Parts: sequence; C-alpha cells; structure tokens
Amino acid sequence: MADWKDTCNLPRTAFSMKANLQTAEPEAIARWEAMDLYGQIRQARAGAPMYLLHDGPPYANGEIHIGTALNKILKDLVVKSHNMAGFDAPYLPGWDCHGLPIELKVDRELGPKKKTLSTADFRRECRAYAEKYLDIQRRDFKRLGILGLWDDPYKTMAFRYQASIVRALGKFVAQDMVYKGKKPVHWCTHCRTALAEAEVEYEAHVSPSIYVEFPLADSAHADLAARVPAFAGRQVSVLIWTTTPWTIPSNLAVAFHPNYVYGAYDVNGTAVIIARDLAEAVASRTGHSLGEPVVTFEGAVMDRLTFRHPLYERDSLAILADYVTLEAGTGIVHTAPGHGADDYQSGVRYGLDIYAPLDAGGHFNDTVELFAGLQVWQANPKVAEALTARGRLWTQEEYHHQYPHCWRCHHPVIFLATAQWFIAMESHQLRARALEEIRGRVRWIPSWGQARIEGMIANRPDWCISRQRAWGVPIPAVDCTACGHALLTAALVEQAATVFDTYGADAWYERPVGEFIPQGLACPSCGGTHFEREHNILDVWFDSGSSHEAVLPFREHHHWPADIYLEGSDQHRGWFHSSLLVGIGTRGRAPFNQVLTHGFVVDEDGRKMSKSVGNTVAPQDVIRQSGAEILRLWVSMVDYREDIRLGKEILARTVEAYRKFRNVLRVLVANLFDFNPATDLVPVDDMLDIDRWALATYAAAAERIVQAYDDYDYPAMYQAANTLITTDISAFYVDVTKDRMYTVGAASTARRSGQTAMYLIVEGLSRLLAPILSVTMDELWRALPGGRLPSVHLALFPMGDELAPWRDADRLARWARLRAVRDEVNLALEQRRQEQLIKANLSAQVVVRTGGDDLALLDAHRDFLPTLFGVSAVTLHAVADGQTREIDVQKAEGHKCERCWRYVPEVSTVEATAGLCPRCVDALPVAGAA
RNA sequence: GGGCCUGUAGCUCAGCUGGUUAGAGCACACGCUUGAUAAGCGUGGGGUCGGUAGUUCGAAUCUACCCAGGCCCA
Repeated sequence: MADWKDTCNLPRTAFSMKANLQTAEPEAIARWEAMDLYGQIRQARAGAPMYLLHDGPPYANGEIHIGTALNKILKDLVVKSHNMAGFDAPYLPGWDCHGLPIELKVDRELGPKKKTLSTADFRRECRAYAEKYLDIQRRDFKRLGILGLWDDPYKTMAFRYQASIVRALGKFVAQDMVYKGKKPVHWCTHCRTALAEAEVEYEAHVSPSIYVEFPLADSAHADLAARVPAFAGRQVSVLIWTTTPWTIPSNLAVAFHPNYVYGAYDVNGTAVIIARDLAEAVASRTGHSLGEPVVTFEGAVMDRLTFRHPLYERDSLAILADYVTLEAGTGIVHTAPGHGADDYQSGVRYGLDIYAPLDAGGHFNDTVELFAGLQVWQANPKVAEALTARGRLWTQEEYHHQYPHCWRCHHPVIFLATAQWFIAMESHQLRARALEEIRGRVRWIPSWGQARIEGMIANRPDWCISRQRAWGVPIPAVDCTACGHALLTAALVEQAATVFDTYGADAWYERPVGEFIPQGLACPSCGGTHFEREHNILDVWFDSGSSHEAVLPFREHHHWPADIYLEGSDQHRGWFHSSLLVGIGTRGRAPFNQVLTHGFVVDEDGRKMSKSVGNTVAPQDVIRQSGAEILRLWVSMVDYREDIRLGKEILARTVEAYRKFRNVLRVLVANLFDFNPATDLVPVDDMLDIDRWALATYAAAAERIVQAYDDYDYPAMYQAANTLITTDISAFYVDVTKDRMYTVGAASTARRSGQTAMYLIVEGLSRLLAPILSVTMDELWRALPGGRLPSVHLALFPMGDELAPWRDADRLARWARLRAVRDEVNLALEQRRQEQLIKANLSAQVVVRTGGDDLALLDAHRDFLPTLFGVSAVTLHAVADGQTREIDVQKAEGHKCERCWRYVPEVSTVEATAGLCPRCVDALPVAGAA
C-alpha cells in the first residue's frame, strides 16, 4: 500500500522542539553584539518620543545574585517593550564603585602590605577591584539577554562622574545648606579611628552597671508642683541606670517615655521617680525598699523640667523619647548626646550640646573636673567612687551583655561625637520641597510607595554626608592652619571639581594643596591664608544620588529628569531617597517622574534567601541548567510588586510553560514551510470563517498584551499570552485546523487561508513576546518565511491600524457559542470512550438534537460541524425550542479513508487512489508527485 | 518595638466598586492519539479564599484583633 503520509502537507521547520538554550543564548547574544543591535535600535528610534529609564547602579562587588537579576530583567522588559511600542528608550547601565565594602575587601586582600601604601595607591587598588567586579557583573547581565550600552556604562568612579558629584555638592554649599556639626560614631580608642557599622563586631562583655540618683533642680520645684501637686513641698529626684559610668560626666539629660506610667517612691523623705512597672525589680536589685508610690503620672508631664547633674554644678534636662523601654533599668534613660545614637537624636531635638570632651585615645580633656586625663575605661570605677562620695550611687553590679568591639583589635569601642558635615533638611525648605515632590509630582507604582518614602523624608534627621574613609569622593573642605576653622565654599568646590575633571578625585591625595585653594581665599574667622585639606569622603549615597546630575545631562539620548526609576522597595530609604534630595538641592525638583518598585526574592516557603540557610537560587545555576529565558519568563509571570517566590518547583513550572509556548509557536511556523507571504497571503474577505476567528482572537489578545506592557502589568500580559497560546490556538484552533492543513491541496485557498492566519499570528506573537523571550523570539523571527528586519528587537508591537482589519467582536461571540457546543460534545465523546464504544474521535459520529437559535446556529455551520468536533459525521435533529440540547455519540459508519482517516460512505476503488475518500483524491498532486 | 506591604487549589496568577455552586494555565490521575511525538487532545480529582470575631439580608471582597512572612528602621 502506498504511504499516503508522504502526500500530506505535514509540518516541518528548522525551529526545533528542543530549545538548547545553553548554546542558543550565547550565540544570539554574540550575534546581537556583532551587528550592534543596541545601536541599530537607537538609530531606528531616533526622533521618536523619548522614554528614559535611568539605571540604579548596582554595587561593583561580588557576583550578581537573583535579586540583581530580577531587577535587571524587569528593567529590560520595560526598556524593550517601550522600544517596541515606538519610543526611543535607551538603556545605559551604571555601577556604584566607591565605598566601604570594597575598601574592606581590598584591605583583606592586601593584608600587611597595606601599611606600605599611600592613600592614593590604596585607592588605585580599590579602583582595580571595582573594575574587576564590574566586568564580572557586566558579563552576567549580558548573559541574561539584556540590551544596553554595555561598552560605555556610567561609573561613579569615572573622573567626570566624580567631578559631577562634587559639583552637585557645590550646589548645596552655594545655597548654604551644608554645615559642620558633631555626631557620635563608633570609635576605637585603641586604633584611634572611627568605625563603620560593618567594622563593628558584637562580643560578650561585662560592664559595670550603676544606678544613679539625679536631684530635681531647686528652680524646678514650683513647676513640678504645678504639674503634679502631690510633689509640693517634697524633695524630689529621679533614678537612672547605665552600663557606661564614664559617660556620666557628659550627661546632659534624663529621658522619660511619654506614655509610660512612672511612680514617686518615698526613700528617706525623698520622692524618687522610677517607672512603676520596674520599681519592684529596682528595689530588689538595689536593696532599697520602695513600697507603694506616693503618686503616679505619665512620663509626658516631666517634659523639660530640670534636674541637677549628680557630680557637677549644672543642669540635666528632663526630655521625652520613645526609645525608652521597660526591659531593664529604671525606665528613665541617662542621656549623653555626644556618646550615643539615641542620645544624639534627642540632643538635636532638644537643642542640647553634642558634648564629648575626649581625645582620640579616649582620654578626658582638661575641662573635665575629677577625671581629666583619665581614659574612659579607667574612669569607670572613679565615676562610681565620686558618685558614692556624693551619695548619688544606689548600687553597682556587673552586667553581662553583647557589646560592640573593633573588628581589628577586638577592643571594646565607644560612641564618640566627632565633627561631621551635614546637609540641613530644613535649610531652603529641603524637607518640605521634597515632600511636595513626593506628593504632587511623582507617580509611585505601586501607590503605597508614596506613603513609605513620605514617612522617611518627614522623619529623617539632617543628612550626615561625611565619612572618615579612603575610597570615595573627597569633600573638598580645608581647615585654617592658624585657627582650625573649617571652610567649605562654592569656590573651593568648583576648584576641586575642575581638578577632578582631569585627574580624578585621587588628586586630592596627590596634588599640592595649593591647587585646590581658590585665589583670595581667607579664613573668615582669623583672616589666615594657610590651609590644610580635610580627609573626609562623601557618603556613597551622595555618589549614587547624584547619578542624574552626572549622567542625564551628558549622555546621548538622555534628558533630565528621567521618566522612570525602577528598583527594589528597599531603595525608598536608599537611592530614591538620596536622588530626590540631591535633585531638590541641584534643580529644585525630583529627578524622576515615575518610581516603580519590586519586592524581594524569597524561597518557596516565602522565607528570605540566605546562604547560611542554604535556600538561595543562583542565577548562574538557573542559566546553566535551564537558560536565561526561563529566568526571564519567570520574571514576567510573577507579581513583582510583592515578595517573589522562587525554588525548584517554580522553576520546573516555568520550564513547562516555556516548552508549551515554544511548541505551539513551532507548530505554527512548521505549517508555513511552503508559504510565501509575498504571494500566498489570502485577503481577509476570502479567508475561512474559523481562520478569521483566529485572527480576531489574536487581535483581541494582542491589544490586551500591549496594554499590559504599558501598565507594567507583566502577569496580565503573561496570562493573556498563555490563554491565547494554550487554550485558543493549541487546544482549539490548531487541533481543529490541522486536518485541513495536512490533507487539503497544498496551494488551495483553504490551506492558504489557514496559513495566512497562522503566519500573521506567529509573526505578531514573536514581536509581542520578544521583550520576554528575547532569544527564542529572535530565533523564531529568523525561522519565519518572508523578508523582515534583521532582528525582532528592531520591530514594533502589533498595534492600532495593524490589528484593525482583524477585530471582529460579532465573530468572537458567535464562535464562543460554537465552542460551548464543542465542549459538550467532548464530554459525550469521553463518556463513550470510557465505555470503549469509540476510540479516536474520528471513529465516532455525533447526533445533536436541539432547537431555536441553537439549531439555527449549528445549521448555519452544518458542513463545518464534523471538523469542529473532530468526528467523522454529524447529524442535526430539530426538536421543540426550549428543550435542552441532547448529544448522542455513535460509532462512525462507512469506510476509513487511508489518507485522512475520516470514515466516509465510500472510498475510491481506482487502483492509483484505492482506499481514499473523494476529498483526498482531489487533493492529490496532479502528476508525478508522491 | 515602629513605618510600609503580603497571605485565593501542589505552583504561577484572575476574581471590578461586597451578590448565583470561587476561575485559568501548569502539575497530578485516567483515557485517546502516534501525521506538533522527549509532542498533541480529552476527561477528572483538588480550595474551611492564613485564623478568629464583627458589620451586613449577603464577605475571598469592609472593620478589628491574632498568626505567618517580606522590606526599612529602632
């Protein structure tokens, strides 16, 4: 028997079923690079409306992790989809290069050799380190399929960028928004240096803890009696507890919690104030019996009363603070603004001196009575002695706790207020204007981003911009050698910026100080004209927060402000925050119109990923095992606004989804192997009904997809694509159409009609999915028949006029009814199959009894019904209108056509075509084929 | 402890301003197909909508509290 299979138009294509992404991806990326695809896109979109996503710079340290990958892929989706929507949407990647983490790594790598290096040499090592990791990260970002100007990214350590940072600072200086003040930092008295949080290690430590009594100032008695009459005529004092006795000489305040209840306890005729809930514990620890309180009151009533210092002839102010807890102590916190973070905040709020009378080695200076010259650790017992001598010490005991130690020398560290540079939040209404921009100008996506950053800006203290570090951009301030006065002027800043333009910021450490001093500079304090430079660098948040100043005005295809910033939600505190403040300072407005945030990647149980728990997923592993396309598809299907789960099963599901997409698209191209769109396209009016339905369905989905891209709603775009591809095209359209595609005459209008629909759909889908499956769609693009642009990424989305001819709501509605009948028939067929009456659908015939509109609809499609149901024959029977539809399934009658497998009443008996149905006889190639 | 946010089938997501038996795809089971074949089609099972208490004629949808989790602070 002849093998009729060879006479069928079976699908064939070079677009393989197996993706082989591990090799296909690097090949595609290499091809894009060779053809300068990114540059071609820029050229193609030149003159189009701009859409600028400004890249938040990742830190040039370590390998990329899954969170970085998520962020970059999302950016790529935004950028690619805007380019395909017709915008000129460039992508200029950037890197954050300065800062402590790199310094620490380089420090560790250098080991003892570091001591022999000058600051400038050390900075060169840091630069090389940053450059190395920038390369590693760039390689991985490119491997993810992200298109951008990889050859010329922005770097915060570039000379011109460094100069821009300083110029941005200059704008603040020129407006008098920068001042020098004091702030406590971790300080190692042994190494005589400030320590960053990352350089502090918590270790077990035993501190001497003391309970100290502060008497009420005589002048405050009347005031207190007015507030709490029960105190009238009494001796009053307050009891505090501290584990750092040496800070008592620096005490300037005692802090109450505004809402806690405090009690006054009679102790030898004095009313001693202690938090009520702690009185019992205090009594047992100090051995003083306290009994019932004389009176109780809320902490708020104590605000701004004055107490007396327990050792010195000065006041200690009663203040309110909500960091006061009832976990230990007395519920009243000894406050030394120069020696604690909380204390400092309170000090600023209450206008207290940031008092820290110590030298770098931790010795009290000469102004400190009783303890001058003593080192803080030696002072601890002396303070206790002095307090005891004055009858102010209730008791002392050892206290075991975790205490910060220097990571280097492992000595305990102290908090010490040192001179720092600040940007004043209230100067030129910086805070108010920032809040105005947040509320009025910027679009926050999702909308709660506004509340989040608003709260932070509203409550933040002045911005401390100086760091005592080496790897960063120096604050070009100088000190008068005569009187020590610190100067930071607009002229100084501009002078430094000019030097940095040419030599980079290293110049601050290498070139003569004279090059940085503008002509005619004189100390405003003493008139001196000799200066030495300071060695503070800028907070790295100022570096990255200046990116809009350093990048947007200078790069091609860029403009200020950016249309969008897109980062993780932690950046409300970070880059969004610093960029906004810098923007207000330099140009009086936010540097972005929209801010889009995404959540964090967590494991399959919703828990944070951490190396120690071992639940991390490395993007490099996913790429190796499945391909970057899988990661991209995953990003597109999840709701990135909240926590995003990732793990084994999710990846497996994503791989399945990828395969499904690929196979369906494959069958569409595979049916086009003999189709030439230039000559074979069938005009829409000549197309078959179902083919026109397919186009209408595609057009509706395409519109939803384009809209979803515009809304940054990638899950919606994925769902729309998924439903179209799996349900409409694969399970329905292709299934119902394939008999025609395979068995009808190759060049017949019927087949060309189907090919026309398939061609238009697969060509459109390759564009619609290109932002997500960038490599796969480009590969598909190249497998399509006909001439086209060299890459799908140069194309535009199917939009507007292109889709207009296919839109057809009436047809969609009519076919929805037909498909409902088909669903019912499938149910009946399945039942019969279970009963083993039939096997394949073609071995069945169907009888439908129905009436009314239903009958009219089916009757109008009478000839198409066998195809619709996939069976060999369908008989319609009219019943009274209103009666439920009945479907009866029977074994098909007649003979099975050996070519198309349908059962037909009669098959050919002519020798050359024996066993074929008339349709197949007609379809056979006229001569010589097969 | 505070600010912001999240919790719908095994997985990823729909479910509009509260209103018929909570949906889709994948996964799973069973069957069919072997002319999309390391594919395709069909049918089916599976959810106390995190929990509790309220508001309401009626709540996945509103309120309060609780639990679990995330980011940022302290």
